[in-house]
Amino acid sequence: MAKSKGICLTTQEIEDRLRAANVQPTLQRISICQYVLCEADHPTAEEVHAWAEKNLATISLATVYNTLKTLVAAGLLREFKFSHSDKVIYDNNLEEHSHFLDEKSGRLFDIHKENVQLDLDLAGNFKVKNYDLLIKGEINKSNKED
Amino acid sequence: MAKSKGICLTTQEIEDRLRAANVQPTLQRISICQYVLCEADHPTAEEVHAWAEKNLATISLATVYNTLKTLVAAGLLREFKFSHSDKVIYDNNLEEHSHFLDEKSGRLFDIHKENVQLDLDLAGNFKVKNYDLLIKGEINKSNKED
DNA sequence: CTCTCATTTTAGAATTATTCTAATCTTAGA
DNA sequence: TCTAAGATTAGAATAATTCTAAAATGAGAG
Repeated sequence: MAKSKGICLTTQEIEDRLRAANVQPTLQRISICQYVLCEADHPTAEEVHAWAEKNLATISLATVYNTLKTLVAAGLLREFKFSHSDKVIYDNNLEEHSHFLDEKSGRLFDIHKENVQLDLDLAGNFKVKNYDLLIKGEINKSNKED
Repeated sequence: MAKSKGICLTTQEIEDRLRAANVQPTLQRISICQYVLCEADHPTAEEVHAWAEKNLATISLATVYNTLKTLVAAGLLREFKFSHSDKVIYDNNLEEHSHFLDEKSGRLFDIHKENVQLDLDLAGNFKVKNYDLLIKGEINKSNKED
């Protein structure tokens, strides 16, 4: 949904979003937002750091982690951890959704809530709040976005 | 299904299972099986190690990891990793199933395949093989097994 | 403007779960 | 009873992430 290439948010828009979320818009944070909110597709902290090193004179790994954590806490970004990898991945899709893992490429795809119907038949004392779903398989045709 | 308390398998039965799976039945492996195949409920490697230290004169952490890996490779045990924890958990339920996480206690419950109906409406090029599902919520009444 | 104090950033150390290494011990079978 | 393959071990190594404490930055008061 918020996934597209190129400039999906101007620097000004990012600053506004940060301020609206009570996050001081520093150079590092704005840059990282440019990547994680627009360009990136389910990046890991490592990938964010690699990108940031190319796009900023200097950035420390700690700042990358700090910033990602801040963005998640501010509700501007979500984090997921799946069983196929040890790394946390970040997702700018703030809606409730699931994921599809293409086991060939290792790539993740967002699966919209509307396309998933889950019916549970659990004992009455199980009160369900939400769920994490990772669908695994393969993608046949070329469905690339980048 | 294979979850019960006390002796669900005799030493002899464990030895037979190990041999049938082409796993040399050593003292350490038999002991660990006693725990992970019978007594334990979704243990972590750490918990297996703690139990093993109480029940064996000596056991190294490396052996615990080696043994768990061996059992998983032999198809006698399954391993899962969920987003709420950094640790791998082991499960003696070999059937296809999902899990419920009681967020109050942190405890996991197996959810049988029959109680989960998942309908996906994905584009034709998405070929689904299987899925990982963690249902999160709370358990109200006392539903303890131990 | 500029001073000050809270906030951010930073490099590197620490932590946690797990895997690796290489030496030693066991054991099944010739 | 020997031997070689396999198992166990202590401790080092790894990988992702978090912590620490010092240095840099920035927003607002005056």
